[in-house]
Amino acid sequence: MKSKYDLIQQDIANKIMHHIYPANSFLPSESQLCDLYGVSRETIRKALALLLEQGYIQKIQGKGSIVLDFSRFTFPVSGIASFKELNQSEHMNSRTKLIKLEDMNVPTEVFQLDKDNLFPATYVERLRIVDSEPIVLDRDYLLKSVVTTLPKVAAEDSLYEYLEGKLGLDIGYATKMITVEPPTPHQQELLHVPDNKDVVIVRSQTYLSDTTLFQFTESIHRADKFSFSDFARRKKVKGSNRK
Amino acid sequence: MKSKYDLIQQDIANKIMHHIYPANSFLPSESQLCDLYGVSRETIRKALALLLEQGYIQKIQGKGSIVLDFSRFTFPVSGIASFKELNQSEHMNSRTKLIKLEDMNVPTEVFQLDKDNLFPATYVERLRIVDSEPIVLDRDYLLKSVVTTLPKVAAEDSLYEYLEGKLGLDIGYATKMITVEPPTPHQQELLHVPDNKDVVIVRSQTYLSDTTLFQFTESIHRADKFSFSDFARRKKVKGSNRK
DNA sequence: CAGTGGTCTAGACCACTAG
DNA sequence: TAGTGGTCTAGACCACTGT
Repeated sequence: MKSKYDLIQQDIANKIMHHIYPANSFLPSESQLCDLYGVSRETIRKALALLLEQGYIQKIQGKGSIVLDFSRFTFPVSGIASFKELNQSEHMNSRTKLIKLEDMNVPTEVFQLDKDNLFPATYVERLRIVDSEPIVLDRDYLLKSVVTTLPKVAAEDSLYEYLEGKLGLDIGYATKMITVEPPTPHQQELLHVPDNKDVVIVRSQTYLSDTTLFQFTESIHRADKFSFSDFARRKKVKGSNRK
Repeated sequence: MKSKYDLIQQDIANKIMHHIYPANSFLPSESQLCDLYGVSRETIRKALALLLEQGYIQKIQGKGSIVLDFSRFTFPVSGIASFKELNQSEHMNSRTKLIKLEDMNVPTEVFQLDKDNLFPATYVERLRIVDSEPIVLDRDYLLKSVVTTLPKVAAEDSLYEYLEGKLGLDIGYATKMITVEPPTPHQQELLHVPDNKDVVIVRSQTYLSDTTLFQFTESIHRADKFSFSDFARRKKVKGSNRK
């Protein structure tokens, strides 16, 4: 059940990644692409809009669409992707160790929640190990209101695979906040953090496509192993256009 | 020179921010919005697509578009916005101190550049001070090939205001990478970083809309003052759809 | 079933770039 | 001037949600 513009977008993205459309060259014009794929222009434009957003191309009015040359290096740590998905696309030698799996309310202070409003949840604590080095400690709170039970095997494998695949949940969007803080003794030990060194904490709240809040997460990263890449387009600030 | 869907997007965003469309309520349906603004449905859909991308709304097929309630808290540190723009929208008591302004090649090691390919540039070093506390040290390299001269006043005020306003440059997009590293003695002193504490470094390369590379930047943040917020939508990983 | 959003079309007109 | 991308339309059909 894929739309035409989705398939076209994937096809062009593949051709860019395989250098069939080389970096710094122009894509065929929109009307040429219409003929190529046998679709109308607005459909082509939807595909190109996706490629633009993802940093594959840059459009220049009156000239054409240029292939940019870095989207394959700077893999998107922004966006919502699971650890397992990242691993597979980066073929790293990694594994996950389940530390804890129990019922617990979401801690109100950490996520700045109303103290009177409790969220019963399943708490999962997992250590991510790459090349025998502990890199990330993931602390997930899955709300009981959405996820009633969580099998141990699912927690050990991929949470998202279970949630999307087995439970059929449709994950929509998330808010994230990145800060740098001193680790707790527990975290310091698990991650082998040197004394007096801070850790990077990514806190997020994840929602389903129907806007139901269902997950709180704290990802504690060793600072020396942390890296976050992003591609951003300039947004004109409201009212600053004098044209 | 604004398009209809741009104006409609701004109008709806305003109504959301002023709670005329309250959080967790539905927007008028697309056909109602067509009548309201007197435009065709695809035009309305383009406006709604922008609101969706920016986290103002969530669309649910068969039901409607729900107003989300956090887009006004989590102001976008992602995206490309200048320090001055951020300040104005957050009304902070802040100022900028110009530390250095001189000609220099972009340092090849720091930005992982080819050693034989030199980029002559204007180097600007500025300290950002909020409530008399040094928060960020910005190190900008503006390529001579694009920006031939940089007046001292422009460096002291807003770089982007000068580049976009005075020079008429059209800034397109940027790549960013966030890491955590030990500060240099110079940085430690300027930012009042305690001994053995790391700093957060945001390195970026900025391009014009015509894909010309024109700026390298290092932003050195005091770790205890650093915070990065983001809104992200779930991207299905290629090939993982079994529907 | 009626109402919603999701996809797609064929064609129009405009703005910009280049020879 | 021809070719490019940017905007917009009116209408069609589909998929999904609720009653």
